[in-house]
Amino acid sequence: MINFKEKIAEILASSIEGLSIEEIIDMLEIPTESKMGDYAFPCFKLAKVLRKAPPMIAQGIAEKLQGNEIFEKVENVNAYVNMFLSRKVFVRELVCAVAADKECFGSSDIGQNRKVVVEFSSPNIAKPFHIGHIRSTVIGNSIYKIYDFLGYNTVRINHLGDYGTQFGKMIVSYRRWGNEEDVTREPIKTLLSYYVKFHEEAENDPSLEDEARDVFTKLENGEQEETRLWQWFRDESLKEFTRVYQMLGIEFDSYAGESFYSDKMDWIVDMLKDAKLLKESEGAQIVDLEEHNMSPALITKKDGSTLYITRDIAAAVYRKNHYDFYKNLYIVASQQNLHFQQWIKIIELLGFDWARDCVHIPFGLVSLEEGTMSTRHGRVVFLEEVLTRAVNQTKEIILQKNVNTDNLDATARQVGIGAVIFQELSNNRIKDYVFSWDKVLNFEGETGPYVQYTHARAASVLRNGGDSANQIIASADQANMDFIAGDSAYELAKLIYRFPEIILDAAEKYEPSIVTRHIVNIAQSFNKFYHDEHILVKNEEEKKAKLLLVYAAKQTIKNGLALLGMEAPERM
RNA sequence: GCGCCCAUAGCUCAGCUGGAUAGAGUCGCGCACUACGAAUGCGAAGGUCGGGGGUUCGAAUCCCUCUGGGCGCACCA
Repeated sequence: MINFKEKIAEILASSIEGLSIEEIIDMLEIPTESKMGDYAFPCFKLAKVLRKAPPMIAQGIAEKLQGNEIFEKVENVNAYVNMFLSRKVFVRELVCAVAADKECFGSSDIGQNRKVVVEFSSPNIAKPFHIGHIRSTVIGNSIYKIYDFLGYNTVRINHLGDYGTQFGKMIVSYRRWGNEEDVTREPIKTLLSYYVKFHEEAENDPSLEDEARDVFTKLENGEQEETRLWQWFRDESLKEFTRVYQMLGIEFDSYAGESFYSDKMDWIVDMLKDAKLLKESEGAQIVDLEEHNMSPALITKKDGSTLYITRDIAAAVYRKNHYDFYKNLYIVASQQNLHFQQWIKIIELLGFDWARDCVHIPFGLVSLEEGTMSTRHGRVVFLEEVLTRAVNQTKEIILQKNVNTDNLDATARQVGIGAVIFQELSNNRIKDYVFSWDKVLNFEGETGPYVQYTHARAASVLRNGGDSANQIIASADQANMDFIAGDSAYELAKLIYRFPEIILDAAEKYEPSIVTRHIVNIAQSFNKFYHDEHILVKNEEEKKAKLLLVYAAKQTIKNGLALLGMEAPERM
C-alpha cells in the first residue's frame, strides 16, 4: 500500500529547502476536521529560517503543489498547507490493499523475527482467579498478539506465583486444619480457606508466621514432604486456571513460574556477591540502592531463604541466556513499579547492557464499590462468574432478537466473553477503575458487542450481495471507485487506511486500547456509511465497488478484534 | 516524610513527542425500522481541560508550584 504521508513528504521536500523527508513526515498532521483536508502542513516553524510570514510560506508551497496528480486540491488556510488527496486514487489503493492482504492487512515484518518475551497473567497458585487478574491476562495477551502480528518471534510466559512464604502458610494451615478430600473436591476454594484461616489464627499466634517461613525454607531446600504437598496444590490450582484460560482463548508457551528458578538462587546470589553488590543488614542480604534514590532491595532473608526479587533477577538472566530476547516485557500492576525499578537497576549494576531491554508495562488498580479487593476478606469478584454471566446475558439477547445463528452457544460465548475483554482494553491501561456489573454487562455504545455487531452486519450485507464476495475481491482493481468516493465512504476508507500505523503505535506504546479505540471509530464510520448509502443497488458496477469497501471494513474490524484476543462472529 | 501515577462534559473516558472552533460514549430530551441486521443512525443540550504562575507566534499537551485522590517505601508477592 502506498504510504501517502511519505509520498507527500517527498513532494513537499522538493519545494521546501533545508528540510529532510523525515522532518517533514514529523511535521505533517491530519487536520481536526476533514473539510480542512486529508493532510496538513503547518508553516509556523519555517518563518524564522525563511524570514517570511507563515501564511506567505504556506501560500508559496500550496501553489507549487497545485496540479500534482495525487492531489484533488491544495489550499493555504491560516498558514497551513491543506492537502486533499485524489479520492479515487486513495480509495483504490486502500481497497485493493485489503483485498490482497485479507487477514494479514495491518501486519508487518518490521519485527524481523526478533525475540520478544511477554510475561503476563501470572496468578498466584491456590488463590482464586478474580477480576483483578483480568488486566494482566488480557492486556498481556493483546500485546503478544500485536507483536506477533508485527513479525516478532514471541514467547508467552505465565510466571506463576507458585513459590514463596505463602506456601509455607498454606502447608502449615493444611497440616493443622485441612484434609485431603476437601482439596481434591474443590481445590482453590479450599486452599483459599486455609490461607484465610492461617491469617486469622496468626493474629493471635504470631509464631505461626515463623513456622510458615520455616516450612518455606524446607520447601526451598527440597524436603520431600513439603515438596509433595506443594506440587499437589500447584497441580490442582493449575487445572482451575486452565479452565478460565480456555474460556478466554488464551494460551502460554511456558508456565515457568517462580518455583522454576528455585535451583538458580545460589547462582544469582553468588553473582551479586562477586559483583560486590551484596551487603549484610540486620542479618539479611541486601543491595543498597541509595545512590540511585531507591530503598534497598532484599535479596535473602535472615534465615537464608529468598524473596521474589531474587527470583525475578534470576528469571531475567535465565531468559536472556535461554531466549536471547530483543525485548523482555512484563505486564504487571503499577503497584510493583518500585520493585521493577529496583531489579532492573540491579541487572544494570551487574553490568548487563540488556537491562534496557527489560520493560515493565504497568497498569492501574481494579477495585470494587465496597473498596479494594481483598482475597483474605472475601471481597472478590470471580472472573469465571463475570464471564459466565456475560455469556448468559448474551444468550438472552440473541434469543430476544430472534436472529438466526448457526450455533447459539458458540456465538454467545464469543460475544459475551468478547464484551468483557473489550471493556478491559478500552481505556488506557494506567487508569484505575472500579468494577461494576452494570458496566460490564452493558452492550450498547462503545462496546465489544457493538463492534462485533457491526462486523456481523457487514457480513450480512456481503452474503446478500449476490455475486460471491470472493469474486468481487479477486477483481478489486477493476472496480469503479467513483462510487466509493463520497464523504462517508471516504471517511471510512481513511480510517481503514490508518489501521497499520495504529498497530505500530499501539506496539510502541504497549497500549492495546489504541487498537480498541480505532476499531470503534471504524465501526462508527461504517455504520454511518451504511445509513447514508444504499449498498445493494441494482447497478452492478456501483454495488461491486461498495461491497469492496464493506469487505475492507469487515476484514479490518476482524483483524483488529483478533489483536485484542476476540473473535468476530458472522452472525449474532 | 520520600518516590511514582492520576485529575478533561452530570457519569465513564479519548486527545498529552505543543498547532486550526477540545472530541466520543453514556444519562436525560426530540426524531428515524415498507432499502442491505434498530446490539443501529440523526439532532439539540452539555466544558474556568483541578487552581495559580512560567516557556512559546501558539499550551489540555512542556516546566515550576499548590490542591485533591491512588499506589509504593526491609525479611509477603
